[in-house]
Amino acid sequence: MKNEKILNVSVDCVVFGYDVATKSLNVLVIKRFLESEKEVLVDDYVLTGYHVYQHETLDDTATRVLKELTGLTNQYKKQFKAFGNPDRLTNEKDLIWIKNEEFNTRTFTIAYYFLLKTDDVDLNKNEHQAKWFPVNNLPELGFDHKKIITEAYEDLKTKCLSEPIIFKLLPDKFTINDVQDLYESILGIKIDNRNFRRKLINKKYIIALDEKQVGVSKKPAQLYIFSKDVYDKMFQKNYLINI
Amino acid sequence: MKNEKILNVSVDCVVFGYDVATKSLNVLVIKRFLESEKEVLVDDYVLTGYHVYQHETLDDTATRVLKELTGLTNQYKKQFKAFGNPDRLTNEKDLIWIKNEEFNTRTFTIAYYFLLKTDDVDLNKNEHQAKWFPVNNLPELGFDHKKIITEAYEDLKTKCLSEPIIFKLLPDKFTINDVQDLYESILGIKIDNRNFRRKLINKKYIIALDEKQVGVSKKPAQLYIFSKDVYDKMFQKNYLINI
DNA sequence: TTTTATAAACGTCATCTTTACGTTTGTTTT
DNA sequence: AAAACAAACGTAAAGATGACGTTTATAAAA
Repeated sequence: MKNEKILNVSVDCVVFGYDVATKSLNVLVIKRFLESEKEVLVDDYVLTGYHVYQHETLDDTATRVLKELTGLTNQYKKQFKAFGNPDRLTNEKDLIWIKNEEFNTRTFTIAYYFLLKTDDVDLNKNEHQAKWFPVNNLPELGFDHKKIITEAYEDLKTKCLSEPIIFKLLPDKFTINDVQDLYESILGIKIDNRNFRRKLINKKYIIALDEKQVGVSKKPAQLYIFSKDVYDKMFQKNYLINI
Repeated sequence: MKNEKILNVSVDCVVFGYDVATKSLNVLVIKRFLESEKEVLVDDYVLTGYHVYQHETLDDTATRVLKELTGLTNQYKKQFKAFGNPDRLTNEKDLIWIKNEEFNTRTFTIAYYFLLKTDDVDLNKNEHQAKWFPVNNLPELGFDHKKIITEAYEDLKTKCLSEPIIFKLLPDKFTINDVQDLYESILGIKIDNRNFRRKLINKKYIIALDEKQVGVSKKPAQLYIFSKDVYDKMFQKNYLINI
């Protein structure tokens, strides 16, 4: 950008976590936090993000941000959009949060989302006041972070229809109904269990284990795993034109 | 980015143009150009791009870049990925092209692609030495621009299967075979004409005109238009899980 | 021990979609 | 008038989907 403003490039992360027990798709956010001379201000929630370090790729930054927030590495991640409107940090409500030197700063953010299991995250292990919120019941969010989450969610909705990323949100061993519940959570729809079940069981990469649920008070369900190996081997792009 | 390097944020544009006559999907690139004190250097081709102005959104920058290159506005555009690897401009071959002050610069680019008709572009109207190349037969490209084009193309391949963006590449009036040819060009596959034809004709938003091809030396084909109105009206997200 | 409640799992039929071909039609050129 | 040929139409089998009924296995209650 050829002008007087200072540029700032950061990565913001939308962390989606699914809780198979409560069937709820959540987003991890932190309390907005500012130490001034006089006091510590805390109000809305925001996404976690950070500046891109000098020798880092954008992917590396996203990985670092997730690790610092959750302790996790090797989670599914996707860069889905860049945000950089000139006014994106200057809603009236946000002005107090902008440090003086930042008034003259143009901030771009490359947004990523992660897919993982809420159970894998220990919220006490980090210094942020991180908290899960259901994706359909988010708190007030600072800056343009509501919009960023909404766009991440839209991308997830589309992508889960054509790629087996759904399994990144589930434990290794799952039941057919777990998968159905998750699709219903993400897409906000009801699916016929008998048809869904038939469809999934017919996939060669959904493999039945010699194992059933334990500790349930009804007929225990068959457990399955998703085999990425089988999926990759049999995978051939199907060019189904569906417009 | 909290470090000494100067930051630079630009938008690069991959302009896809389809030529219905030759059935070829092309990319518009320009000669790489540098005026030094002694001489004018020209070698490889590169994508067009420019810095993001102070009061501009990223979308505005992309629109401006396209207009400056082609004179066109209101073309289909999509932001598909940000590129920002620390080494993305410093291949050995590229070093000569980096101005002195840029050695200490970290450059991010937000990449867009456009869909339009080659016929709509008058290449003589701009100062660049712009040239169309078939997407499967690109010239040597500077920086990481080959990679950027490849990723744009991948996105287009996926997206044309689930959204009617194909019609952005065709003239308003087209034949069924035009559409088939275009899908075959983009996807690099052969499609059965009889099945494809039936499928397309059954779509309510593909509307037959009272008009046929003229000036062809065989049976002239029926002309159709795509009705965005009908498409939007009847559109309801079909949640076909196709994993 | 038997019964009951209930989620899991299986089954069926009609309809729509896709795949793989063969056939006819309409226009221009010979 | 005939030939050439792309455009356009047709058909049957296989596969996928949608809608819905039935059976089964388990834990908890009686």
